[in-house]
Amino acid sequence: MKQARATKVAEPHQAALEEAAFLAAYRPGDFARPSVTVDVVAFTMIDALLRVLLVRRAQPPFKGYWALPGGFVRVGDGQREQGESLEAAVSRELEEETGLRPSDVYLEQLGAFGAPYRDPRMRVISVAFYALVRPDLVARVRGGGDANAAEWVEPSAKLRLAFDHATILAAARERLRERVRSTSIAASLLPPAFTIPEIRHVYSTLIGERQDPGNFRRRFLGMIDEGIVERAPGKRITMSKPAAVYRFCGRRS
Amino acid sequence: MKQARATKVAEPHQAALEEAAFLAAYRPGDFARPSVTVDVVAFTMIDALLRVLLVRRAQPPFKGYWALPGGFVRVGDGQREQGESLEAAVSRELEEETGLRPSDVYLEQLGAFGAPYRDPRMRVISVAFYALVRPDLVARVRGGGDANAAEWVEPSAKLRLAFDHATILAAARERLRERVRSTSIAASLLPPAFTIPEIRHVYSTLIGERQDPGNFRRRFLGMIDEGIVERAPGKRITMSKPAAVYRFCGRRS
DNA sequence: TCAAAAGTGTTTCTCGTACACCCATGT
DNA sequence: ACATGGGTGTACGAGAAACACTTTTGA
Repeated sequence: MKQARATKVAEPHQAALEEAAFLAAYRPGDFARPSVTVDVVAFTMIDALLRVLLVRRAQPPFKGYWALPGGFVRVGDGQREQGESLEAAVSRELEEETGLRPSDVYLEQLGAFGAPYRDPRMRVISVAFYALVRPDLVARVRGGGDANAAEWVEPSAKLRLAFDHATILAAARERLRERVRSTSIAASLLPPAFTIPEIRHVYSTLIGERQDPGNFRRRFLGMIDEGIVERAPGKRITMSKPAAVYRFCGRRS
Repeated sequence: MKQARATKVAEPHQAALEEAAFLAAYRPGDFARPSVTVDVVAFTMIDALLRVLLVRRAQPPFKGYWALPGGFVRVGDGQREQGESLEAAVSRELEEETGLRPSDVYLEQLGAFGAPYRDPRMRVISVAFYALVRPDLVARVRGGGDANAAEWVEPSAKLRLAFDHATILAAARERLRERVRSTSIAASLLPPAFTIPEIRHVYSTLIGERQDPGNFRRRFLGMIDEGIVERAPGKRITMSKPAAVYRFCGRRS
C-alpha cells in the first residue's frame, strides 16, 4: 500500500505506463458469463385506463404467454469495442416495438432481476426499465395485425406472464406509485394540453385511491405558482361543463 | 395467436410437451456476453462518523485506487446448473470481506451500472447493492494488516475511486438519504441498545442536516406507540446527563 | 328542470418547526 | 457554580382532509 502511494507521487508516469502495459497484455479469463437482457415496462393511458405494452410469445419458452418487450444488450467483443449502454439498449428495443423516439418517453431503471432459473434455457440476468408514454403518441404502435406485435394491455392479476415478468411488472407498478407522490412524473402520461380533471384521473389511477376534486385542484394550482405548469391559451374542451386547459411549461407541440 | 390459445385450452398437455421438447433441444446461440459482477456499498458508523467499506486495488486497472468490494456472479454452465442469485453473490462477497453473516446486515439492490468502458479490460455490467452494518458487529473486519484487506473509510469527495465507483457510491448515499426519511432503516446502523441522542445523530449524519432535539424526540416517541421501538430495561448510560436506553422491538442480543 | 361535473370557499386537524425553558450531571 | 446536553412545553404556520356550496353545461 505504501509502495503504491509512493509510486504515484514520485513517478506519476510510471503508474500510467504500467496500467497501459497491463491492458495491452490483458486476456480475459474463462469465467462463465450470463446472458444479459433489458426488459421494458412501458405504461400509457388509453380510454382512461392504465395500459402496459406486452408481447405474445410465439416461441416455446412460455409460448402463448404475455411477455415484456426486451432483448439482449449488445456488448462488443473486447476492450476496443464494448457495445451499447443499458439505456441505449432499452431505447432501441422500445423504438423497435413502438416506433417511439427515446426523447419522447420517460425512462428510468427499475433494477436487475437475475434469479437463477428465471429463464429455463440458460442463466439470464435482466435489467428492467419502466417507461411512460404520452397517450397522444401511442398511435405509432402497430395494431394486433401481425403476430409478434406489441399490444397495450390492461395490467391485471389474471394475466399469464412469462418468466418472472409478473414480478417485474409489480415492481414497476409499485415504483410508479412512489414516484407519482413525490414528483411530477404524471406529466409523461398526459397529452400536451389537459384539464385538471384529466390529470386528477391519472393521479387517482396511479395511486389507486380517489382524489378529492377540491383538494386536488388546490395542490395543482400550487404547481402554477412554482412554474411547473401554466394555463394553455384560452381554449376549452367540453364534457359536462367546460374545463380550463393547462400544459406543462416548455411544451408547445 | 388464436392457434396458441386453442392449443392451450384444447390440449394442455401438448403445450407442456412442446415446451419440454424445445428445452431439451435448445442450444444457446452465440451472442457475445458481458461479464457480470456485484459490488457492495457497505455503510456503518464508527466514532460517530459514517464509513464505507473499501479495498485498495493491488492490481493494475486503477492500481492503488480505492474500490468497492465486489466480484463475479457465479453462473452455472447451462440449463441444469444456473448458479447463485445476485443476492447470494453479494452476500458471499460481503462475508468474505467482513466475516458478517447475511442475516446481520441490511441489504438492498441499488441497480445495474453497465456503461461501456467503465472497466477498461472488457464490458462489465455490475449490479450494485448497499448494505448497512451495525457498528457493534464491525469488529470482525480484518485490520489494515495485510494488503487487499477491506477498510472502513470516511466517504469524501477527495477519495480517488476506481472505475465508476464514485458514481455508485453517490447513488448509494442518495438512496440512503431517501430511505432514512421514509423508513426506519436507521435501525441497521445502531447497536441493539441506544439512546435518543444516538439515533438522532445517525439521522442527522445520514440526512446531512441538524435535527432539533425536542422535535426529534417527539417523533421518536411516536415510534413507541407504533410498536417499532421500545424502552430497554431500566439501564442507562452516562455522558453528560444519563439518557434513557431504547431498542427496536424484537431484538434481544 | 334536473343530473353531472367543474370550480370555490370554509373549517378542522395534524404535523413540522422554532424556540424558550427546566433538569441532571461532570468538572 | 457553571457549562453541557438530556428532556419538556408551547406557540405559530403550512398543508391535508372533509365537505358544503355555486356555476355551467347536456339531456
